[in-house]
Amino acid sequence: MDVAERKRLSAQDWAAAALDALSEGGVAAVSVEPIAARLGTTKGSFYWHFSGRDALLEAALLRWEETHTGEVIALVEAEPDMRRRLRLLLTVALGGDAGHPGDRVELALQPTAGHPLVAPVLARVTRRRLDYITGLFTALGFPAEQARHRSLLVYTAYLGHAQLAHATPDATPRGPELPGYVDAVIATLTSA
Amino acid sequence: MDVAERKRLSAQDWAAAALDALSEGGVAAVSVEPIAARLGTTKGSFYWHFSGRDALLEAALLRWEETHTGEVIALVEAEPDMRRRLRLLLTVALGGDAGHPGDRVELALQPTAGHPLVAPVLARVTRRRLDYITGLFTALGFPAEQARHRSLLVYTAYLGHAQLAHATPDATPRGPELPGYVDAVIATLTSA
DNA sequence: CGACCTCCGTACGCTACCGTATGGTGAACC
DNA sequence: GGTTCACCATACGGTAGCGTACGGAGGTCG
Repeated sequence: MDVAERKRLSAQDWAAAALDALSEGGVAAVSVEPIAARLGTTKGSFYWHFSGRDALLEAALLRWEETHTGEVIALVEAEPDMRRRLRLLLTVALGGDAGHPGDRVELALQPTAGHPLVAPVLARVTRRRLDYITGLFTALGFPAEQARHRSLLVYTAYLGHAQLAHATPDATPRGPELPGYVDAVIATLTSA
Repeated sequence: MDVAERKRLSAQDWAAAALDALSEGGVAAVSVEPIAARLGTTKGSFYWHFSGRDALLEAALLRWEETHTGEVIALVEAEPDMRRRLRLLLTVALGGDAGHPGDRVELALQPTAGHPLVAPVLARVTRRRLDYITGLFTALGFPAEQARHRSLLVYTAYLGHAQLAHATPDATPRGPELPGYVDAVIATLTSA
């Protein structure tokens, strides 16, 4: 455990712990006292750094948006060939929780998508990702509407895949089966 | 409101109300006292019909599985032509909450997919739907592995679409845009 | 009509969590 | 080495929900 670390905490430490809790138990799990216990401190610390529970939730959401959103995009940008870039993107995206732990946050946010603090963050992240994928298909030579349709299909498939991998992992291809599935998806999605 | 109805309640009434709450607020919303208030009664009634909160959650889950699972399958079975059947299925599935309100339950279940009461129900429903769609692609002439891959792609796209439609409705095609998108998806998915 | 059984209302204790108040501690700085 | 201030612990009151205890209302049947 983290017994040796007895240093003072910052607002960022609290936000990080809140994001952990969020990814595991959803918005409801962003609760002050349990997180304080997990950090080995008390509420006294928390109410010094934050005004209240909502401020903590907001900080966790912003941290997620800033940290985990551009992560995958930056990774695949390193690949110059467009077709290989799409393949890399799908491999990472469909690879499951191991390859991209931030996915869990997205799922955890779902039931409270209408929450006034959650909704705008979710909308921004979605828009950014969809735009990026649409650009990918456009670069592959598809006309605008085709690109929008196919990017929507990929992105929804990604979302559903994450959901399925979390709920019933047996139903999703893993390990040695994954490349074959990714190939099949790419073949289907890039067919004229 | 339902002021006129002052009859006695059954366990089924409680289960139905619990399912409503579940679809709106997730597992956490299946709470005795708020539901009692919504039913215009008190906990005294509840603890007569059920042993506790878990029993209510279980009843709501079973009710969902039994009522809403075979609904869409039965609907599309009425269409004999396989290609049109797939089109009907996608139109209903991607049509949003209006066409298939039971979808919301699936989303609401997601963050607690690991819950001992939730997991088995979710697994059964998933298996049943995937098997059905796989059969559809097999009937369309695709070999076994192709059918499995494409059914998985459709089903994950459906799940993600429901998620997206709920979280950021602006990002999904609705109304007059829907048929065009469905056509595009079908064209992509049934291309050799 | 009266005994009984089913179903429900009310009151109670318990736990978890939020937010506030207030005193304490340690490091930095003079 | 004392003072100050950022940071934390503790104690408190308040609310929401779970589960229990028990009494009361209304049908039902002898």
